Amino acid sequence: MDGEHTEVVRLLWGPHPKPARGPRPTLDLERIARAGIEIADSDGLADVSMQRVAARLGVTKMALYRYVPGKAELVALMVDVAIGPCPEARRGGWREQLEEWARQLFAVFRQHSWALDATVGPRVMGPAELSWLERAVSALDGTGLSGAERMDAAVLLVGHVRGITQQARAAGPADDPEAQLGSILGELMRTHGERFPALTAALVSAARSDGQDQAWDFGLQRILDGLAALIDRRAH
Amino acid sequence: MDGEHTEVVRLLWGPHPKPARGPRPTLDLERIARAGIEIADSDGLADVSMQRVAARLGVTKMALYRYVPGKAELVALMVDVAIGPCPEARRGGWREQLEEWARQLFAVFRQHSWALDATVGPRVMGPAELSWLERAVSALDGTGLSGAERMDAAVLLVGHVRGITQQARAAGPADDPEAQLGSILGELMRTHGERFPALTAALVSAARSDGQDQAWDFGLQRILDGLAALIDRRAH
DNA sequence: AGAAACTGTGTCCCTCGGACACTTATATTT
DNA sequence: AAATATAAGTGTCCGAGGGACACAGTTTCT
Repeated sequence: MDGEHTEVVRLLWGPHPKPARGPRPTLDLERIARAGIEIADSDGLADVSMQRVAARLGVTKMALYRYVPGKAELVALMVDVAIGPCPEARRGGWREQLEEWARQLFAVFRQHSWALDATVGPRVMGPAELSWLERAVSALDGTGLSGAERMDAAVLLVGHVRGITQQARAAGPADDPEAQLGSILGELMRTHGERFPALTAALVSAARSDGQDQAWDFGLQRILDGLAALIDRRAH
Repeated sequence: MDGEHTEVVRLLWGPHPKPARGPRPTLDLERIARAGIEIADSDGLADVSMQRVAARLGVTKMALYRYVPGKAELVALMVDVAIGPCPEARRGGWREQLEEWARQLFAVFRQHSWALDATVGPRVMGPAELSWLERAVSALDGTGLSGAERMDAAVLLVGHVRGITQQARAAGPADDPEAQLGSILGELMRTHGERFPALTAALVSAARSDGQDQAWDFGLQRILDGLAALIDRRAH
């Protein structure tokens, strides 16, 4: 019934029974994932082909299929390895903990922004990804929020991390200051501005702020404020 | 300098000079986009190939290239058509307006959840997409927020819409209640639960809420609360 | 030693996006 | 009315990518 999921679950969660007989493997999942991640980091997810990953490892394309059931599963593995396990929390209130957590997650996503492409759509989460969720939820223990609410809050923050990551990536690698979203959006505003008066006004007034960091902090603080309001209301 | 963008900009924003000579076209951009959208709606974006779109229109694959420079541009067009122009705002305070706006946007994304796949990564927004942004920003006019902040707020809400859309889609089309995210996540918890104590606890306590709608409202209200807090603080 | 299990390779096939030449239809020009 | 330029849809071809499969070489167990 969950037939197709079983393969990726096995790949991400194990077990990985190691063979008793036969030649010893020249590769392992870790190395394969890393190879894919390196390609994705430098050239984007679209450039990750079985060919290129194999070439980087000095093997043939088909050799990879001894380790990985297919490309989709390889990408899922890449994501979990790239995200990595969540670092331990420092002590502090829920707000400090969540804020630190969000910043750390944002840093990871910014470094591997291709992970966005690989995490749209239904999928199975790996252990690393779950460890991040775990820490966010546990940071909210004792706040009076229900289990569902703690989960929802974590999901809300993840959504913001993803949103800003996407924006940051759209703005380009920052070494190309003119060909950025701002300039192309500005171009459109110059041509069709009369159709978007509020947007035009907002963009003019926003022209000289460092967009990304600003947007990140703004959203993060609004979410945390919103959570604080709820928690306080409950605790009154 | 912006060489590659120019094609999709022309496609989305015009102008579309109509030819004076030659046979009259059997198709138009609207019909092509609709055909692609129908395929994507029913079978997902991955099943949208030039072949299938053309077949649905009763033409050859190559005929489409008379209207559209390439597949990427076709998808961009599909997105803008599928999203459609933002409906007019009803009267009300900024909060009511934004809430209505977010619900309307969510409805659109839920209906065309493949749009998520097509809107990761750098891209040029079309007129319809911009019209949504316009209304969100204009709803915040007169709140005392700066232009950048109004934009950031809109982006924050879009992020939440996208996040929940993704979750809703991961949970399946709701006619398959057992093979859902909940059950597969539950399966993992049953096997590796000891590694995720807070998550396990939260899931147990969340077991019998209707996840999606709950998560949607929760996040939306938190964001709006956070915005309200800021606006009030500024206005005091 | 032989069998069993496993690894990496080479070959093949399908699908997809796209280039290009070609035929046919329309509107302008002579 | 005839010639011509322009544009629409088709058919053919190519390269890249994912993956199936049979095969040869290697290691361990009996």
